[in-house]
Amino acid sequence: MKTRKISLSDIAKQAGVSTALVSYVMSGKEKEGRVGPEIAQKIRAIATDLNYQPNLLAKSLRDGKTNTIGLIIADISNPFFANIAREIEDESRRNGYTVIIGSTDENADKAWDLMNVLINRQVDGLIIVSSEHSERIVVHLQGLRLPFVLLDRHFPALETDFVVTNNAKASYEAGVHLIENGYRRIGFVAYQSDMFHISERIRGYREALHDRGIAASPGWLKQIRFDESASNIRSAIDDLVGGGSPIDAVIFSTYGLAVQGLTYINELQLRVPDDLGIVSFGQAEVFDLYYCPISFMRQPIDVLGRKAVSLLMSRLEEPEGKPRQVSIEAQLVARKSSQKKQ
Amino acid sequence: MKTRKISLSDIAKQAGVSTALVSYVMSGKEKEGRVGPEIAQKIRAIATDLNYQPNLLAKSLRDGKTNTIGLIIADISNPFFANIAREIEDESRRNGYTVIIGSTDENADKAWDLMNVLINRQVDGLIIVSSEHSERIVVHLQGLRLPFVLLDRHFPALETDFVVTNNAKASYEAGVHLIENGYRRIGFVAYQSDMFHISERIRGYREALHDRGIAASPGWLKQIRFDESASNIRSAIDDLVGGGSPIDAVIFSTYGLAVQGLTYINELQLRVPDDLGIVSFGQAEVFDLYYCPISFMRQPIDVLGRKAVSLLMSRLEEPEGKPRQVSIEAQLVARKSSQKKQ
DNA sequence: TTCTTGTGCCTAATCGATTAAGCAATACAT
DNA sequence: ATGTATTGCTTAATCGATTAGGCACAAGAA
Repeated sequence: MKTRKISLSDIAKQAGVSTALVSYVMSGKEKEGRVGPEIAQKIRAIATDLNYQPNLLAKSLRDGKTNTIGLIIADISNPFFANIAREIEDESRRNGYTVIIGSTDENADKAWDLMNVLINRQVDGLIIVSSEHSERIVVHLQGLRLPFVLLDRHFPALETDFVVTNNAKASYEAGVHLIENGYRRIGFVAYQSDMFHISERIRGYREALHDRGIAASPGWLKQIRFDESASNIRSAIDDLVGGGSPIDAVIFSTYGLAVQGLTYINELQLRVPDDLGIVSFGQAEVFDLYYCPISFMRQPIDVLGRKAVSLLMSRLEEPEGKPRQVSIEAQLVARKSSQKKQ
Repeated sequence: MKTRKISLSDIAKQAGVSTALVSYVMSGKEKEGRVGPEIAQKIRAIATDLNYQPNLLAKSLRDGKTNTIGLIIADISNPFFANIAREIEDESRRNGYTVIIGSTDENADKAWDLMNVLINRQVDGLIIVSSEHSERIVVHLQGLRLPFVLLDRHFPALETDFVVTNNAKASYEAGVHLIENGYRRIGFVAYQSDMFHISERIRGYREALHDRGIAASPGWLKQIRFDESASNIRSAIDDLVGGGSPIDAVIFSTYGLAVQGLTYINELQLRVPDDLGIVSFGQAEVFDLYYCPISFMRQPIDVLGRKAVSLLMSRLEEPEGKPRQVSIEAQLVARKSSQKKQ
C-alpha cells in the first residue's frame, strides 16, 4: 500500500487522454489548449479525487524559474534580522515566492558557501545582508546575471540595487539628541569592521559632535571584534566609564552590542541615565522593558523588508535596468535613557 | 553576452565525451563509471574552468529527493522560535539539508497552506510546531507517508514522532519554586487553547498548588486569546492584581505573554518581586535585562532543535519504524523576580 | 466545390542529471 | 585458440510538467 505521488500522467491515464490536456486544464489554460468542456470537467474531477499536487521541481526545471528567493542574513536568532525575515517572508509569499533563509554569522566564507547552495537550488534572486569582505559575492552574482538586492548594508564602490537605512543621519541624530539633552562626553560603540554602514554610523556620530562644538576624544570611539565581543565590550566599557574623564552617555551602534553593553553596565551598577545616557540602534522588547526604557533609532523594518522584496521583484522583471537604490530614514524614539540632564 | 548556466552537457561537449562520463566524474563515481584517469582529469579541469554548478532541481527530480526539509513554526520573529530555527538550520546543514521556514501565526489555515507549498516543493520531510486544530495536517502527512517530526507541541491522541518539553513538570516546578519562596496566591497566564502543551502547563501548575496544600482560586487562571492578546492581557492582570484578594505571584506560560504582561505591570507601577513575584516560560535577553531579572523555565533550545533534526533524519532512513518520542526537561533558572519573600 | 478557419486532441521535445544496459576493444586464462 | 574479464565509453530511459507543432474532422466562406 505504498502511496506514490500523483502525477499528471496518472490523471491522464484515468481520463484516457494525454498529459498535455491535463496540463492545460490544471494550469487554467483550457482556452489556449483548446480543451473540450466535458473532458476538462472530467479531468478536474479526477484531479480533485486523487488530490493531485503538482511537482514544482519539474515545473521549475522546465521553465527555468523556481519562484524561490534566497535570503542571506547574519543571524536569524537576532531579533532585528528575525523581524526583517518575517516581513520578507510575508511579502514574498504575497508575490508567489518562497524564501530560503540562511545565516552567515557575519562570516564571508559561510556567506559564500550559502550563496552557492542557493544558486545550486536555482533561486530566482537573492536578498543579501552582506558581511565584511564579501564584495566578491556581489561581483560573482553580477557575472552570473543573477538578480539580487543588498539589504541594510551596501558597498558604495559597487553599482547594485540596495535598500539601506540612512546610517550617517541616524547616528548624527542620535548624537545631536544627546547633546541637546545636556550630555557632553559621548561614547560610541561599534563593531570593528570595514563595512560601509559601520563607518557611516561612526561618521554621523563624529559630525554631530563636531557640529555642536564638542571636541571628541578619540578614546570615546570603541570598536569591538565580532568574534570576541563578549570580552571586548567589557574592557571597552571599563575604558569609557573609568579613568580620569569618563563619558556621560554612549551610543550603541547595534542591537547585539547594546544587549551585551547593558548587561555589563548593570553589573557595574551604573544607573541609566544618571550615570550614563544611552541611545541604541536596533530594536526589541528589551528596550521597552529595561528599567529605564532605552532610546533608539527606529529602523522601519517593515519598510526595509517590503522594499527589498519589491526591488527584487522589479529586477526580476527587468534584469538590465539601472540600479535602484533606496535609503530609508531612521526615526529617533526618545525614551528615558537619554532624558534631559538635570 | 548572455551568461547561460553551465550544464553537464556543456562540459561534455568541450571534452568531447558523453554527459554520462561527466556525471560520474562530478559525483566522484569514477570507479563505478569506469572513467579513464586522463579523461577524468580533463573533465575536472573543464568543470573548474567553466565554474560548473550542478542543477539541484534536475538532480532532485531524478532521484526523488530534494535534501530539503520544511520547518513550520508559529512566528520566526518570536525569539523562542528564531533560536530554534537557527539550531535547526545549522544542524540540518551539517546533515546536508537545506531548510525552508514558514510562519503560521498559530493559524491552522495558514499552516495547511504552508504545508501544501512545502509538499509541492517536494521537501523530504517536515518539522512542525503545530497550531491548534491542525490535527488534519498530521493525518494528511501520515496518509502521504511523508516523514515529519512534531516540535514543542504534540497531539497525545496521535501516534507520531515528536520532541517536546516536559511541560507539566516545568509548570509544576515553577509553581513549587514560588511556593517554597513564600508566595501563596499564584496566578497563571496562558493562551486560550486546546493544545495539549497548554493544558499540560496548566495541569502542572494546578498540581503544584494542590500538592502544597494551596486551595487555588479558579480566578487565578487566566486564558488569553491569541488574536486579542494585547487587550485581553491587560484586563486579565487587572483582575489578578485588583479586587479583594490580589495574587502575589504570577507564572507566564509563554514568552509573548510575559513581554506583554511585564509591559502592563510596569505601567501599573507594580514592583517585582515585592508586589508580584514572577516566573516565566520562554527566554530572551529581556529576562536578563529587566530591572529585576526574571526567573524562567529554561527550555534547552539547542537540544530541542538538534533532537528534532536527528529524529527526522532517522525517520528519513527508516520510514516505517515505530514512533520515537522525546520529552526534554526544562530547568528552572531562579532569579530575583521570584526571590524568597521577606 | 474548394478553400479557410476552428475545434479537439495527441506527439514529442525540452529542462539537467543520473544510471542501467550495451558495445567494442584489449588483457588474461586455460 | 577460445572463452572470460576488464576497461573505457556511449546510448537512451527516467523523473514530471510544459508547449510548439501536427493531425483529423467539422463548420463556414467563396
